[in-house]
Amino acid sequence: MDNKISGKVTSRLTLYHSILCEYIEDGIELISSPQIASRLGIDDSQVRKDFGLLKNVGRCRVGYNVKELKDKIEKTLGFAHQKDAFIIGAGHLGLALAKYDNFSSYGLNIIALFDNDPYKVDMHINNKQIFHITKLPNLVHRLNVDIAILTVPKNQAQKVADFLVASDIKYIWNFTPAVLRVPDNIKVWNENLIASFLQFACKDIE
Amino acid sequence: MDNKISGKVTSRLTLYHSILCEYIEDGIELISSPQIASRLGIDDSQVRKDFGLLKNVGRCRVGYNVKELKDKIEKTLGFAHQKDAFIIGAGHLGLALAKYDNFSSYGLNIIALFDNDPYKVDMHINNKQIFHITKLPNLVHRLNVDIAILTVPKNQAQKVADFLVASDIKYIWNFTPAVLRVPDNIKVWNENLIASFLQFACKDIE
DNA sequence: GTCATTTTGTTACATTTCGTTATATAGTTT
DNA sequence: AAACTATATAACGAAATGTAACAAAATGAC
Repeated sequence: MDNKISGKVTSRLTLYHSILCEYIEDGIELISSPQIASRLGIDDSQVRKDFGLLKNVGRCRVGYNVKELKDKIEKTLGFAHQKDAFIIGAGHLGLALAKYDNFSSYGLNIIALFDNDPYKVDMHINNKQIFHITKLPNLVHRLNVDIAILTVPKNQAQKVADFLVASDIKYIWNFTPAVLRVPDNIKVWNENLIASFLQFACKDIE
Repeated sequence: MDNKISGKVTSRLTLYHSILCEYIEDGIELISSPQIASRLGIDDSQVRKDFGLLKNVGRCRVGYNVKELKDKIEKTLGFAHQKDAFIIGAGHLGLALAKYDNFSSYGLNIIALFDNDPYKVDMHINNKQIFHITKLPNLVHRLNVDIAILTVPKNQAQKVADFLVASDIKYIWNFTPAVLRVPDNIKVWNENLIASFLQFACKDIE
């Protein structure tokens, strides 16, 4: 990506996007920054500032064209640039992510799942096949996939990560609580649910 | 919470904690900031600075006592202060979270699950019962639970959230992509997987 | 046509946060 | 005692955050 957008802005952009989708469903064509701001409980000038990162699409005294704005957000966040990924671990979390249809509209294509449980192999979930983990290296190369979504139990995480690296996976979206050791050229993105909960809990509860 | 700790620090503290757990499993009693830093690929003085938020427990030229440090992190992040919660939606994601044993050791007790599917009612997952959603208001009051983890499909999210609010739930950990409308006195914490993926994708891929 | 109003787009600003660097201190080892 | 390693704290500059301010533009009222 050429333009570097911070995490907080990215997060807000997805929220704007979600609101825009609602407006489209309701057949509303225009939206203003104060409307969005009050919906999210934030400052309206912040909304406009965020939109400044896209392209100027608003019209004074009128607001923004909902569809146009939605397109700009999608383009900026790269929804169009589809990326293929495998889910490693067909437990509940893996299956939940596989069923999460939304991903594909945001640029993430789940191609298949992998597990070491022979009972699960060859099952299909949401039109995606579950393969035995031993099939991974072959499919990585044949389908040219370099993103893995890791949803195995914690105590297997490192072992599986090593296998992913050996299979030429380059990016790991890590849903396990394990702190993975990987070579420098492999990128790991930790989905830290515990930390997320603690922020939630510490900030707001008691 | 009296001490306000930023999200990034909280996140790092959980990573330190995870590493400390490894050391305990391996029976190692001492750890130094450079060790932790190199494990995570960050600066060692940052590690010490983070630890400064706890209490000074390190000994020069020796390092930190692993167990002591782990306790301090747990106390600071409030692991000891157990919080009870219900999971709303017994789909794959709800079940995955219910099976996620780690939560309880980090202060989050999942008490039960709720769903509107009669077929799922009365099943148990990880010793937690699935109740019909109509039982929620009663159980909220009887068990004094005010945290709900929302894992229902997006198109039901708002309707269910309204029901949670009417049932006296005060905190909602929202795993759906919906932007919820709730009264001011209700706290919502959005687990924005899409935004998380986009940060991952934008920063590192291509 | 004029004027008031609303909304955008941009700039400015004050605050906070971030991660590193630097420094002094303390404990271990040789 | 000297050298080394590790901690604790202060200082620093860079970056990011959210808010406020303001001019320009476009609409609608009169």
